[in-house]
Amino acid sequence: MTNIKLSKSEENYLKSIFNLSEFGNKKVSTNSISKILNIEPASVTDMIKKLSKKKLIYHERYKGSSISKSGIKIALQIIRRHRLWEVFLHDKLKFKWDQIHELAEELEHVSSDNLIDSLDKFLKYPKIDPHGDPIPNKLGEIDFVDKISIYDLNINQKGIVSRIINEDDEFFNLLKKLDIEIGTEIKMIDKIEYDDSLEISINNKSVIISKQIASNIKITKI
Amino acid sequence: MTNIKLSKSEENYLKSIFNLSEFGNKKVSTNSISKILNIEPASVTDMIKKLSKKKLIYHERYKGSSISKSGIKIALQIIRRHRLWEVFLHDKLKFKWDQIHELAEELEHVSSDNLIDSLDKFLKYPKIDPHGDPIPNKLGEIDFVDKISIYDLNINQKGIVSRIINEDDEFFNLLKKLDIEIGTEIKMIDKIEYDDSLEISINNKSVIISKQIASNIKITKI
DNA sequence: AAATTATTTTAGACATACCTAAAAAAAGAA
DNA sequence: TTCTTTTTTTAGGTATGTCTAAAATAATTT
Repeated sequence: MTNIKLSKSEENYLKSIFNLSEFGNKKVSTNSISKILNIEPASVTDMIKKLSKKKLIYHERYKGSSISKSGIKIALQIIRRHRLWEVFLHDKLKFKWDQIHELAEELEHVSSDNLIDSLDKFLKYPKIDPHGDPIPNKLGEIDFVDKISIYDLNINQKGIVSRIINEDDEFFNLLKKLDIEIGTEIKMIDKIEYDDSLEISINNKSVIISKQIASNIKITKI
Repeated sequence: MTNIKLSKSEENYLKSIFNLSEFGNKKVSTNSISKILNIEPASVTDMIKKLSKKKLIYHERYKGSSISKSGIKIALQIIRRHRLWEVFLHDKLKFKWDQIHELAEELEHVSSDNLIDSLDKFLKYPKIDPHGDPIPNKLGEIDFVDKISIYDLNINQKGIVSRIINEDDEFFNLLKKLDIEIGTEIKMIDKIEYDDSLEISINNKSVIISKQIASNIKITKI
């Protein structure tokens, strides 16, 4: 395995391209990368050329980019590093949700396999990060779990909260008040058509959550 | 406190200049910085100009550099970050001596006061790093302890191992075999003039250590 | 004190990773 | 289908942090 050492920038581009490509299945436009990274399209084109030369992505002029096998492999390692640091920051250093992402963005670029594997061990090989996102293992393998919208639960059906999308702290505090966190079991009581809010039961207590809240929570059926 | 955000390079230079200046007391030559950082003197001159403009060091053409008050303050924070990460890597992730320095070199540049203070708390506010070097607190204050050479102990006098200089792992393993680590109490038994080796007692067992080993161990008298 | 050697600085280059402005190509609308 | 708009690329520029070669200064030797 020829381990090419990538710069912080290259890593950030690769990660963004991977994320935009939905696991390597979609072509990614120069513009979309530009928007996500907040970098001008012209600069994105430069970097696309660089990553293409390294065979981490494929690119056809004016037609968009797709990520290569080796690109995916590296992207998964970057994501692994990011999510493991998030677990560390959240579980060990007691950081709040809205702070861990930014810090992990920095820490993820300190790339030593040794460091990450030791961190993984120290954290007892976590499978998900504090947002419920899966953590790739050393080999880049991910435990896929079918995550559905809370709306897909039928009345009286149960699910487990498995992903919380929004990252700001206010939202986090709101969920805390509602006793909702990753792993919480919820049961659908009623769907209120009027405003798309939902009545659900958490620990046998019934609460009503707005469409806004519901759309930021994913679950797995049980 | 105007917190100027320094680049990784600027931080590395500042740290080196601080270390070479012996706590800000000595002028530092361009050449010495060049050697420590493995960067050509011409490049060092460039950076010296940059740091001078930021008032982190003072510099007189052809005469060397000295570090300013604010430079010292920042250098101490970088050293704090470095040593706290070393404690984390050694105590929590179980890294060996010869690996922690290199990794901490990278981690020290992820600079968020919040992160470092949380790490400090998580590690229970350690006073020394795994080599026995003191860790500056949040304010940059250091617990000074009088560290002397093992040779300065008179026969039958006792001391506590407080600093181990050499960083390679072979040396570390040797010390482990001898039951010597930071905090170990040793007693001088005899000084062997012939080859400058020393007979010392550790946990009531007497061993002979070579000049080479002895010169890499510092102690505090008790 | 002059000559030699060592150190430090200047001058000019280069790679990285950005930028803006303008040109080229593709996509969408009339 | 032609015109207009949007997207993408090219061309040329900038700051950072490095380099080499040569010039300036300081230190050391004779």
